[in-house]
Amino acid sequence: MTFDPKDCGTCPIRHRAVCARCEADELETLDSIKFYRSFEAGQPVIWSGDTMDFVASVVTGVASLSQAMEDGRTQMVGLLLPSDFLGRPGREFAAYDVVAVSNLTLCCFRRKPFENIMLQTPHIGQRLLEMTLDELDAAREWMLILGRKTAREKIASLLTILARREASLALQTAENGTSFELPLTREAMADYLGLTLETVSRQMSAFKREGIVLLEGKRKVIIPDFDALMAETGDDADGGMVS
Amino acid sequence: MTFDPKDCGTCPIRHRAVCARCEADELETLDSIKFYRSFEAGQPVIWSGDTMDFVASVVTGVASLSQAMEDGRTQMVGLLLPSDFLGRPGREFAAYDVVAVSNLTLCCFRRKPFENIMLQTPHIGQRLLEMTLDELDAAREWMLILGRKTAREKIASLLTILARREASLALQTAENGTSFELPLTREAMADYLGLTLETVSRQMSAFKREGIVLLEGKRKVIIPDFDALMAETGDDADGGMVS
DNA sequence: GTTGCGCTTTGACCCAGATCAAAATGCGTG
DNA sequence: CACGCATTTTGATCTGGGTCAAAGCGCAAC
Repeated sequence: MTFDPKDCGTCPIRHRAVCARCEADELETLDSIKFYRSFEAGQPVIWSGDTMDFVASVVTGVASLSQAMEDGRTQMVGLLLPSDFLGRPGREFAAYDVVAVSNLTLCCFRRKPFENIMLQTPHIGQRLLEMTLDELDAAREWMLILGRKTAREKIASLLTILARREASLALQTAENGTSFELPLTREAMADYLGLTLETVSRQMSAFKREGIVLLEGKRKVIIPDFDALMAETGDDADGGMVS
Repeated sequence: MTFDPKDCGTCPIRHRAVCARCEADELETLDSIKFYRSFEAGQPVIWSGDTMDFVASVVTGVASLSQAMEDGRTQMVGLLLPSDFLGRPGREFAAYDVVAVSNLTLCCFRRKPFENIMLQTPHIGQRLLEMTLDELDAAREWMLILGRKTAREKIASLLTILARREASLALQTAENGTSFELPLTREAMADYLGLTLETVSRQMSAFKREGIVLLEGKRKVIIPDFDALMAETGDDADGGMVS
């Protein structure tokens, strides 16, 4: 039985994230334990160590996962865009600080019932496995960036990653270049890349000066020649795309 | 029906890794598509981009996953110890270079039949999801190390991670300190931590000089006071353990 | 034994990016 | 419009770890 998005309403956990092939009765079961939560840009969603009685799917906006050291150093370890999944079935306490990077809407499911549904519904677990494996691949690409790339290569890599992820969500690779929304502050970019915000700013200025990226307003990034940017990432031509 | 390790023979994919709760007929199906492969320390298992027609579980030894940039810089992105899983169901080409760090035995399963068995056997997929989520957590801890820690903190973190992982496999937290086998060369440690081998050597020398670690031969590491080492990681006291 | 080779250690020097500091820009609000 | 505040940019200086170079140290082979 093929899945029809029209049966799905707007919740991405059903038509995009978790349940791409599930059937009608499962959808209704999910509906009964689901609720929405919204956050403004900058607001915390949950702190590491807090009890987390839900799992969720991002509907709109961007959220970050980060880890902090007790002296204040922090490293972003996850960046969640619409349709990404938040939380771990079976885990009672949050393992990371989660912050709304932009205005954010989550579609939440109470954790215990969600776990029960997972047991009865292999599709959901299979879908979650796919998503987790994708996230693991992304984390490994990220590790290469953190461990071995120069500041310039890090910035170029982040911009190509954001361009690709937003493109897959619809935004666009227009005819005269690629453009996308940059939802991150300089500080968030630094947290993502293991740099300081000053270094991020300097490298962004360098790319602007060289015409490799153009900024329109403070949020819109235009990349006149995507290949030129890719050439700055240090990756080989295909951009490290995995199967 | 509870699972009894005695029914399992020696293959970790059955009694530890993938199939902790599977039933007799599934075990036999797995048996029919399984074979073993051995590698000597230093040998490549597979190169990124090669077709990979099997998935596998590590039986003995250590393997590394790494990513290379075309100019030769490399970053280790995975370290597989006994019972860890190698490969991705559904993926035809290897995404990483896999190398035997020490002598290595893999229990392999032909990929297509394994995928079919997964479809019929939810337990395997569920177990694989658990393992993948654990690996994702480990990758995120690793990202903090790569992005924000000093060379000294990186070395201390690596040693505590290895001590903990090997301890969970049986080796030792003896009465007079913790000790374990260090299966990595200085170069592999550097690849793991995003450092050069010279920096690794200098920091190891510093820890020896200060009595925080002792080396016995070239492979055995003794940690007289584990808390003293943990204090050097920059993590808070509980060592970043996740539920 | 000694030769050779891979791994490790140590030293001297340098530079990319951190740190510290100040100015510029943007933007919502009274 | 002017003010206040957050964010970003730019500059000057410092330093942790990289780079280059040369010994030291097993250990297997002869």
